[in-house]
Amino acid sequence: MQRLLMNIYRKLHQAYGPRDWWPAETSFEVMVGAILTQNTSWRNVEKAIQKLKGKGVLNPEGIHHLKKSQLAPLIKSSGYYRIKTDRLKYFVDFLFDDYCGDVKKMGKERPGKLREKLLGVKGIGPETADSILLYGLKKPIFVVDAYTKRILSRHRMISENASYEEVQKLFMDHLSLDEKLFNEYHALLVHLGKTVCKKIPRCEICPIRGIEHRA
DNA sequence: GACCAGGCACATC
DNA sequence: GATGTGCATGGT
Repeated sequence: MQRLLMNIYRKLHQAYGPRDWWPAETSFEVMVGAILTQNTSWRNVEKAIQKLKGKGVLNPEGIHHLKKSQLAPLIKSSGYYRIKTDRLKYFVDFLFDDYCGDVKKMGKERPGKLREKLLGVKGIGPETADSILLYGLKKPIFVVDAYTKRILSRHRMISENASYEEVQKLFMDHLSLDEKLFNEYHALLVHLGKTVCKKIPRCEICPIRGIEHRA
């Protein structure tokens, strides 16, 4: 399985090159983006990010001091904006309660412990927590999302209804716990999902087509 | 107008 | 533990 996973990685990397993820200027921006992009296209999230930046509030203090009624219109473009307003607030409250609003302090927490704590914050599920850990704080945690599951399931590497933890375990049990590898790998899977897989039936041009049978 | 997009919480069985 | 539903905008 390790060989298979690395073969797929190499194929994707050859085909698409480094993806340079996550597109953000700060760790905090990654975290906000991770919440805003829940079941939402990144394009819609970008608009919200730009608005937050424009108002100068894309930082812990900024979000913390905004009223919900001020925050909501800024993130409207990202959809589910009432819920996401609450979720951003819950997250920032947690950041202040446990780490004095300091992202660096949060980064010093043991990753396993922090993951548990993040999952305890309302509005943060496994994918959002892991995105915060991997892309925000550079911890070696593999992020699983809809694309990851779809691709692996189509290539018969997992069952269609595999759980999040199950898919994550597949990567983390068989690859070295390398933050850079996990970062690039997941980003490549998303790119593949957004491009080739989106244009079914065009599996014949998929860069990883066929390799699963050689493993 | 239907369908989808880098999920999650909550109710119900 | 599995399944169903609400949440909402903007692009195709």
